Amino acid sequence: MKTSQFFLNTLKDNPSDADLVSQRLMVRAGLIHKLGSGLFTWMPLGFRVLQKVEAIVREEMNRIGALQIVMPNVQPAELWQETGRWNDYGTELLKIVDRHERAYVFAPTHEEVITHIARGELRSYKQLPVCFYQIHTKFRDEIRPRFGVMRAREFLMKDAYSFHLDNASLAETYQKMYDAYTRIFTRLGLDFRAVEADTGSIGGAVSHEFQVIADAGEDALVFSDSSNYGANLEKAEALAPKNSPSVSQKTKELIHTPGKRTIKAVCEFLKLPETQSIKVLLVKGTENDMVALVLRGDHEVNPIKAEHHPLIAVPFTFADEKLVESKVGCAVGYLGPIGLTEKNIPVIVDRDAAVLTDFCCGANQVEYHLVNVNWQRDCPLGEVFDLRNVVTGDLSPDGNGTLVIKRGIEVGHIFQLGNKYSTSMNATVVDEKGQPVMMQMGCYGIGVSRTIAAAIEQHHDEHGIVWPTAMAPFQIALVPMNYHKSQRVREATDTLYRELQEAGFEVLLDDRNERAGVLFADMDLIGIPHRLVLGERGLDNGLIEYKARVAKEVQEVKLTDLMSFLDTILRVKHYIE
RNA sequence: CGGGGCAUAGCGCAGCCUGGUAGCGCACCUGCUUUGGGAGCAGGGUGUCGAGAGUUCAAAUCCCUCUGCCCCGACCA
Repeated sequence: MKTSQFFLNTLKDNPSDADLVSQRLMVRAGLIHKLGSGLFTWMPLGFRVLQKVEAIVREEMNRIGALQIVMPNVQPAELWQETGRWNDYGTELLKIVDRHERAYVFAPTHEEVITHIARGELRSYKQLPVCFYQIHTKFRDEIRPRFGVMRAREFLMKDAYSFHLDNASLAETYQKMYDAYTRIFTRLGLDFRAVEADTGSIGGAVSHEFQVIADAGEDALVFSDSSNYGANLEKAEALAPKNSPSVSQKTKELIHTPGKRTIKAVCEFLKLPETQSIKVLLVKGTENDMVALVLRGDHEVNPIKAEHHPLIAVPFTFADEKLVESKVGCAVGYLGPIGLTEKNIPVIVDRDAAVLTDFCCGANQVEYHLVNVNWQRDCPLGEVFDLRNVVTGDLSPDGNGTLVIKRGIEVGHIFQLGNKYSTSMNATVVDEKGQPVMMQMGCYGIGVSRTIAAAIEQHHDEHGIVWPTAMAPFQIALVPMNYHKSQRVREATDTLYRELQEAGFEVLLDDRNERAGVLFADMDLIGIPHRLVLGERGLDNGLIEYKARVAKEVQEVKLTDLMSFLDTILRVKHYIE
């Protein structure tokens, strides 16, 4: 490809509305063009990158036997009413009406349609397991689209759905997907980790997220510093404390703490470490109007974990403050665990709060706190449950090492769905005995467009994008000096351009009549991994200049050795199982 | 949805307070010079000042309504 025949539209200025490096660079390099909030056109250069990622995803899906299809994005409302998601999905679901006033959705995901297909097309256990996938746009009416294609409303996704007779088969395909995802992100050249994830409202037992490690990531990830343990913050556990409270030698004491409503203020006032305090959160319950959650003062509640407790209402919601005051008799800020059970407020205690001795807490009395409080002696313990977010330095739940927290960008997510959709949509096959069996399902997504933004977050420098080889829109930038003035250079360049193309390299010849600086700057900005510069000086000596985008220094290569040189550094590295 | 802000050339912005010729930088087009890291000179404006209604002799500017976009927060697979 020659730049004169391509559409290279680079900008010097940063777009005013870009918050992330990747977003700025994608606009400046001319990869994308914004149409509206969360809506983007992929311009020719960006589309080439998109196709690179798609091709790798497709290869790896095909390798594990998944079958590509394309499903409609406009889907009848009836299917969504059948699973209940017409109402449950919330405002992210874009509903549309056609000229006959019939209701449709613009699909944010395709479980309904694929399950509809499966119940119609799959009849016998002999057809199972089977896995379909598509690479297609989705629309989610995000409350706040941001970060360019990272959190867009319309975006490109690979979604796969598998169908099984039993859970063992589902687990087998799930593992194949896990391995395929690992190969995909490895081939793409990304620094990523698979972490355990909460399955949330989608249900099912097992789920992993594939996360690209980047400071700009929206997700907090937890890893052990000395084992393979990894989970997102919602899911991550710490090792439960093994000790139990020691026997107290101190007497409980009521202390006047005027205006001290926060843990920080109370502990400073009492000259106690926050680790020696507890806090009480009152939240809405399922059976009671409120439930008390007790955590150590320095810890933070994890709403997702709390929602797993049957007494705690979903979604996690704090109890109304007025109700708290009328029922407990004091304002939030002076709450403590003593006497709550008697007021018909169940008490659920985090594991780390349950092992404290001589702690301080609110007295359930305005402007008073208690010190040297002890479980059992002063207050029944209540149920012990894991309620908190882990923090850096906690012990890894597998007993190996301590936990560290990093940021990540979620680029893939795999679920063992089980029979949630097959049940609500009655998708069965007959087994060996001719009996109908509800199919088990898995679903597996990759955010294709988001992956590209994630790659840039991870691979850029002050000059622009530094594409991992597998994603680059072109492999080689051929930059001639004085192409339009020097016939020698032009002829040598054109010859080399042909040879490179014939050798199978994707080469971008920058034949624009611009100054060298412009050519260099643009080739750096758009991140082509390898650059060849041909000028009269070099031709005199039979040399060409090579520079890797990642390298600081250039090197001279003999023109006669060029092909074998390129062959060595550019040899396509096929992933080896 | 709550709070805040913005909307003027393809992009980034000034002009608005105090009403009176539509501006700047980049980009773009023409010519000359230049040519190994975002060149210089000269010329060129490609605009429904987001939309509608209003005040006024006169509105980018003042008033009202609407729309779009951005930021913070809450929401969410």
